[in-house]
Amino acid sequence: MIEVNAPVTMSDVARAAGVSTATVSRVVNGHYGVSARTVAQVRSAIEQLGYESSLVATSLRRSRTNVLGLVAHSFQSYTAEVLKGVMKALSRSGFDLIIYANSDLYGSYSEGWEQRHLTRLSGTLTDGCIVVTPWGEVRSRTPVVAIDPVRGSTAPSVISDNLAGATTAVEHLLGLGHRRIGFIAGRDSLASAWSREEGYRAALTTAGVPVDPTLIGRGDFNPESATPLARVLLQRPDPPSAIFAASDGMAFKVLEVARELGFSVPGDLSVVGFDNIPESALTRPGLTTVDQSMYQLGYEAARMLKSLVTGEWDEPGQIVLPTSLVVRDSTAPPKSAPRP
Amino acid sequence: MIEVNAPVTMSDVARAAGVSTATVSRVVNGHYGVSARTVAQVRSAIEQLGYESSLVATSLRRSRTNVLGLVAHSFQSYTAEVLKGVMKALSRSGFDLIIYANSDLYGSYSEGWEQRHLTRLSGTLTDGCIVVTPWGEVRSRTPVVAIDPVRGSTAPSVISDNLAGATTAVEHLLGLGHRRIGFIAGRDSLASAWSREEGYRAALTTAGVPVDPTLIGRGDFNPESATPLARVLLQRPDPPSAIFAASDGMAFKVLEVARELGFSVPGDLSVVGFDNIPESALTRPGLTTVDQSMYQLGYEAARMLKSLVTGEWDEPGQIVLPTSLVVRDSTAPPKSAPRP
DNA sequence: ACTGCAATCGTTATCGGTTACGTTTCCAGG
DNA sequence: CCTGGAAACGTAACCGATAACGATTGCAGT
Repeated sequence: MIEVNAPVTMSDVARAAGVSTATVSRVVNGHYGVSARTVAQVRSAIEQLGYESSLVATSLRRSRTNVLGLVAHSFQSYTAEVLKGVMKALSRSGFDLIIYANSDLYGSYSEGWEQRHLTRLSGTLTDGCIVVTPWGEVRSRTPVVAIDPVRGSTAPSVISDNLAGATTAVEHLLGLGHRRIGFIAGRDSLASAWSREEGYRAALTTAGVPVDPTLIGRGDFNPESATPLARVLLQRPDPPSAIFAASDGMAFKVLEVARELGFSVPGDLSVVGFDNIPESALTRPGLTTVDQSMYQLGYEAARMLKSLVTGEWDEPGQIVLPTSLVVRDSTAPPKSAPRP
Repeated sequence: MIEVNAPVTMSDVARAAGVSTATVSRVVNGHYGVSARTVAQVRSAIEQLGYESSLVATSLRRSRTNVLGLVAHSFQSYTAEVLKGVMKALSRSGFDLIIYANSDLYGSYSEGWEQRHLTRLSGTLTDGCIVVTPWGEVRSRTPVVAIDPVRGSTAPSVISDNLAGATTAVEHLLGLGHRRIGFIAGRDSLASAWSREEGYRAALTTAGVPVDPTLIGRGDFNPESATPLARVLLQRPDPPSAIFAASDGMAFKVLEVARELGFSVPGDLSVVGFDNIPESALTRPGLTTVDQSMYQLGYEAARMLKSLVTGEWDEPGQIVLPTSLVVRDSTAPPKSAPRP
């Protein structure tokens, strides 16, 4: 009814109800020490003015806000899937979620983004945070759970069984008869990248295939980083018959380069990815990849964070989730299979 | 080096640099009136202590924060796609993004969620907000852009051409020979739901097929809402030969019910959805649906909000994006096609 | 009537920054 | 030497809310 364009604050309510802001605060927070009559008056004033407490002001003064935070570098399919899991875990838990994402994706600003965002939020706004694929260790006043933490981190985290996943992927290629298998690695500060490379090496070694360092390209999980690496691998006089990329995004770039250079997939080249993002099933050919449930990663991370915040912490500090191979159309026996 | 676990505040920096907090603030914000020597001292203190300004405290005092907000009710594929577009539009724009999502998905709390979230954020935290599929009109101190606004809203918004999309979808079914076409509507407070129903009616009328009200089920875009409606339609003695659902999520539930009741799709029943969420291509059979670029919706909404915030507003208040029909495997001619 | 204890409510310090305003310093010009 | 004014910096009010604390009131017990 009333022309309200300015935000209505607690003192507006107090004035309207004829009480002090302290009383309004008590009513809002359901604290003890307010008569029923006053409560009714304040409630009615709140209703009438359409008052809603300012998250900012509240969090500045209070220690607990019942809001959890999530910081992510960019916002691609991976993060989106994680988010769904996080929201599921938080559903009806009393915790709201704030996601902070910065817009300056690349460039110098990015260095240390997670610490920057974390400090901004965890100053007061959130009771705890989830950090997705950080670049380094972070410190924070409030609990932090990392999804896909940095290598060697002992902080609470959730991660997929990358070693097993990568091993299975390469074993699949070996089983098809491939012997020259290229690898495009991820950002090596991440534990996941490290494990995936380990899996690659382990599978080869177990099969008695020597690891050829020149078949390993060093990417950073960013799709774009894979393009020049794939080009180098495929323009060799003796290109590999298969390439295992440490992420689906990079695998797609391998497919792109292969198409460019006239390789047919899976005829001339088999490609395996890692992640199983939704797009992997849509491309032609469908991408053979290692499924890690990003949804589950988010779900578990949120559960862990919740229990850290409420202090009912009783699980191991690091949760490892299983992976599984999804065979689609991008892999096949090599043309010159040793033993068909 | 130093054991810092407590958050480092501006006064910590001030103490370390031997100046007042006012001076630190001036240095941080690059204001005039600080000698080069002092600037250097403060900078060094900031560096050493790892100080990062608190978003909360800053926003409380300041009007401009360079942070845009997005509030969404739940967090499914639709929202995730929108988010990717938003992030793209904001990339390197100087604006960061805060997403606020509440965890109480259903129940009485939900009523008016968008206003609640908006007030909490827009109090001070954000310079403007995007609201995804609101339940009602919202008021805010700062600019608001709605994605898929409520019916009759004249506020800035971005929406798909739902009328054309729905019309095309039903024309597709008519073209296959279907005459008894069921419809499962969306939440009717939304402009999109309204237009999709209009498209359904218009296509039928144009083709000279009378609209049978008993073939229309009233859902709310929530997948679960479609289950009982589909059951009713398909358990009739004279079930429709095709069902057009106003969202993919609801269409999936139709497929589920159809399977339950022994209908083969598309043999006994054709199904068309709306949205073209990523999952639609993955299901068996692939879902024929109307593609609306949720990515584009997000992208345009963010662009619009940016220009509203910076005051360079010069575009129409409502942006309408095109839709297109994606034919997959869930539609076919009816068994008893009038004229094959 | 006086004391003691709850219940109720207002006052005020505080959170971490920003900024209007006042004060000090310093140097140029008269 | 004195004055004026700008530059540099500190002081304190303020943003909106919370909570420790103090003040007031009502009422039972003596």
